[in-house]
Amino acid sequence: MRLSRRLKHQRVDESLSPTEMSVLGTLARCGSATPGELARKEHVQPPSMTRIVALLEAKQLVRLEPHPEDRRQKVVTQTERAESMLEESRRRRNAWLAELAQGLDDEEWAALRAAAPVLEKLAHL
Amino acid sequence: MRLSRRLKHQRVDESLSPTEMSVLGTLARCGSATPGELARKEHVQPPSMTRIVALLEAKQLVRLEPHPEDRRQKVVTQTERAESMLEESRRRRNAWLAELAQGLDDEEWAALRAAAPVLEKLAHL
DNA sequence: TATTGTTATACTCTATAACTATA
DNA sequence: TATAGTTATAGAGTATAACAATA
Repeated sequence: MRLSRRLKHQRVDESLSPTEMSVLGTLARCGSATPGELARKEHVQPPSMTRIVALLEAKQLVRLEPHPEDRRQKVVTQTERAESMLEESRRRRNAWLAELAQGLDDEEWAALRAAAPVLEKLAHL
Repeated sequence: MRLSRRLKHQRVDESLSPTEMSVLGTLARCGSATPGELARKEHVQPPSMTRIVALLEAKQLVRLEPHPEDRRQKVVTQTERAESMLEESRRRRNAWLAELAQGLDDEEWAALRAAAPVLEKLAHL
């Protein structure tokens, strides 16, 4: 929890919450999704996702379109603005990591790199 | 962030927040500390630590004593109740991990075990 | 005058319950 | 009747600003 709080502060974009970032990441991988799908993937309740999607739309990072087959649903898509923001995020994150890297040796970094995909898998299990 | 949300839900003790758990962990290692020291170690602002310590005291998990040399400060100490609670926590956490273990192979678990001390180090860097 | 801790207050993120619209 | 999404509301956790007591 200590580490996660520090990472929160070293946020790439101050204006985006961790979950908002995570939703953009999911959209980057999936192309598009409905709010319900996003809520399930992020392990968040539907009303929370409604709010998150509304915030992202206000920042012009996603677009909302009607679902082609089911008029109850909506389709959420990433905008170009979101893509370039993610690119900028990666740059800043790398800069922070480079700074932290001075405190770890090669073996320690290797341990983190090996664990990353396992954590990714756990998050989806 | 997805994983951390899931871990939050699989909390060992529903009545204790992640930061409260973390403070108890710190006290278990350090013996005792002032609220200010705890705030710095947990990377939380002093008013937040005031509230956390008050909650822990209400649950009889810590004791607050006057500082021997500086009458502005206080000394926070773990109670026996906290020790036995941490013990119970470990048991429950292990049960959950054992369940999750079915989804990972030996190599994947080894990767997590190797990364744990590095994350611990990063949290203190 | 600086530091430790507290009180008062507000903000962010999330949840549950109740509602609307469509299937 | 069931499902997708929303609105209204509440709660947890944290922060900043202003304050009290002590160094």
